[in-house]
Amino acid sequence: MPPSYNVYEDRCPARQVLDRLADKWALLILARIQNEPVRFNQLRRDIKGISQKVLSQTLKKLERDGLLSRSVYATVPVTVEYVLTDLGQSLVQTVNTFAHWAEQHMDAVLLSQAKYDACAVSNTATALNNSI
Amino acid sequence: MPPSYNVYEDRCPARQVLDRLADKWALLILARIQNEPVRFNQLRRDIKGISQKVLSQTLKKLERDGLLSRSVYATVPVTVEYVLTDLGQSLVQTVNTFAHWAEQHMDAVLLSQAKYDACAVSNTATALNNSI
DNA sequence: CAGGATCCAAAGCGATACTG
DNA sequence: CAGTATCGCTTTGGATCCTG
Repeated sequence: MPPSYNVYEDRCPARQVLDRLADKWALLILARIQNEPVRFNQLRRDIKGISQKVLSQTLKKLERDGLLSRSVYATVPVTVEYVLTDLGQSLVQTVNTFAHWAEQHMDAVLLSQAKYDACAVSNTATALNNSI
Repeated sequence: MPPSYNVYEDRCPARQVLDRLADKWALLILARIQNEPVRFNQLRRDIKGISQKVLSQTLKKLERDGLLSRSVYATVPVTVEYVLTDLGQSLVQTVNTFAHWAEQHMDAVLLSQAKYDACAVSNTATALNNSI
């Protein structure tokens, strides 16, 4: 069933929400946190390739959006845990479906890319850059 | 059900696919095309705010990934139609679910943002920038 | 441990002009 | 109509250093 509203409109709040979630790190973070509270440096280690700066920024956005909550414990040194809120929980199923699609169909995608590049190479060199 | 593979790994192909789809324009384009063939300038008009350059780039990526196909008809002037492939069809359900979530929960998100900003304003001016 | 602040390079994007 | 090409600017992001 297609959406019942016009998400294509510039000012649509739903689109703003969508824009926010259409972020590779945000989805990975939500997926990682889903089952258990996770600490900052644990996320940093687990989500390979994310920098400390971007992790921090993304966590702050997700907290602002109400998708996860940040809890500080007065240990020494301090302990900070991130957990999904109910709102975040309501989204994580869809995120998993997304990830699952990626797993199931990545072979088809990679094959398609290879075919596309094979054709394009014979025409211009531009396609080579796309494939890198 | 959480994903059965490790999407957090840097080299995981599924993650590369996920990264590609985690793009606000890509999702909107897939959602717009789902039911019918759409022409270039029609997409340009419908998806408010997208530039011609980015639309072109994103369409090319989606075609390369095998999610949509591009058909050229030798009319004068030329007619180009974009349609979802079967692969694209298999994804669009999830995209719709995503958009649907955004519609249903955007109020909660906006409320959370307002609360977050209201607290942060009393502390620093940085939060003001985040809210704009 | 959990970040904030800063600097700098790279990517992204809009605007514009041009093509078949 | 459906794009490509180029030019600057803006934004992003990584790397590094620093703090409670």
